[in-house]
Amino acid sequence: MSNPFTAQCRIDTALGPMTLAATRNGLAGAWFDAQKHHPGELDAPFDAAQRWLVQATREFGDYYAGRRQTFAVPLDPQGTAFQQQVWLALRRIRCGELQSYGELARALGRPLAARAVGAAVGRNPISVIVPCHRVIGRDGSLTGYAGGLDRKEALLELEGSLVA
Amino acid sequence: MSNPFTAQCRIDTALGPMTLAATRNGLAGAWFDAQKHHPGELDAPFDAAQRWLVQATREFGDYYAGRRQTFAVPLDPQGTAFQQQVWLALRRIRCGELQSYGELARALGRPLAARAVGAAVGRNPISVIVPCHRVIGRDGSLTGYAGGLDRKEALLELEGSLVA
DNA sequence: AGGCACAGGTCCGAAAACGGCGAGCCGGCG
DNA sequence: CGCCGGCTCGCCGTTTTCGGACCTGTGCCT
Repeated sequence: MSNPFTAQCRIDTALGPMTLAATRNGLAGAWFDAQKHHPGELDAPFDAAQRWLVQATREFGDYYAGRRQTFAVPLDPQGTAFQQQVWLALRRIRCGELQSYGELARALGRPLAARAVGAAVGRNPISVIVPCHRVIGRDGSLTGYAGGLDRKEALLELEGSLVA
Repeated sequence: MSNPFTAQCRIDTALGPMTLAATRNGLAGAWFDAQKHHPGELDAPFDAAQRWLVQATREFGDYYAGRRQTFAVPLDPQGTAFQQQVWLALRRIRCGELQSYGELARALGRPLAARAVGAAVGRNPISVIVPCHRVIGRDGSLTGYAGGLDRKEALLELEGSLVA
């Protein structure tokens, strides 16, 4: 099968290597290695989309160095309408803040869809930049992270959201 | 969460400031500051219950001045059935008398429930008026007081129950 | 269409922990 | 001996904790 991405690259970060992918409209994916729902190997030709990768790489470096809290690179994640809603809502959670799956569901006007939100959050293609790591269980537990719970913990630690 | 009290006030006594609370049926609580099981801040509207506070305040003044040994203000403490039994039994201990937790348990028909009685006594919401300070250990030790052991000692001294 | 898998949340009952106790036992002391 | 202090253990209502049952919406698969 062909995929919608027109450019990709690999970078190294403080939490391990990542794969970046972009369409001509913006960054479309950022996955840790061995992450769930990883799209697999991409055979992408070099073209205009390449520039988003360059920009994303630089911003990742700034973020892990503590010099940046919000990302500016344009995003173009691929997913269903509902997933787009969820991912958009995710971007409204500021650095250092936390939100529960249920709160997120209510914010979307679907108060009973907490579990569906959880599924959509788990399918988020752009790790870190779309901050799915800022969503935790009602009782404060971390519950899960496609890239590995230890990374979720590390990210929240970096953002000052964890006491321990 | 809302609380069952409909009026409250604060008064000064010989043993320090206290918070009084009342329902429409009578006085429901009288706590020393920083006392265990204190219900916390109450946001109570002014209404009919207020009159019990006025009466309780006057009677407290008389008690500490040595002009009064029994209280007349109607009481309405909130608690489980067992706790109500215990608190009722407490009111039968006259000023100047002492009773042990075990005796209290036997008086209730639960000869083995001495420890449970102790727990209920400790949760007594109406200090001084419901005389939980008149209950001591079998061996004569004061054992404990939610408002502070020094206050328990002072109250018993005032009532002439202590030799020292 | 229908079935199934989930990065959730709520409710309810069982189980364990927690006390403002009291009786019994044991070793140390005069 | 006899008293005293410290320890252990059984007692019982309440509170807290824990785990399973059940409901829930969406996306993917038959």
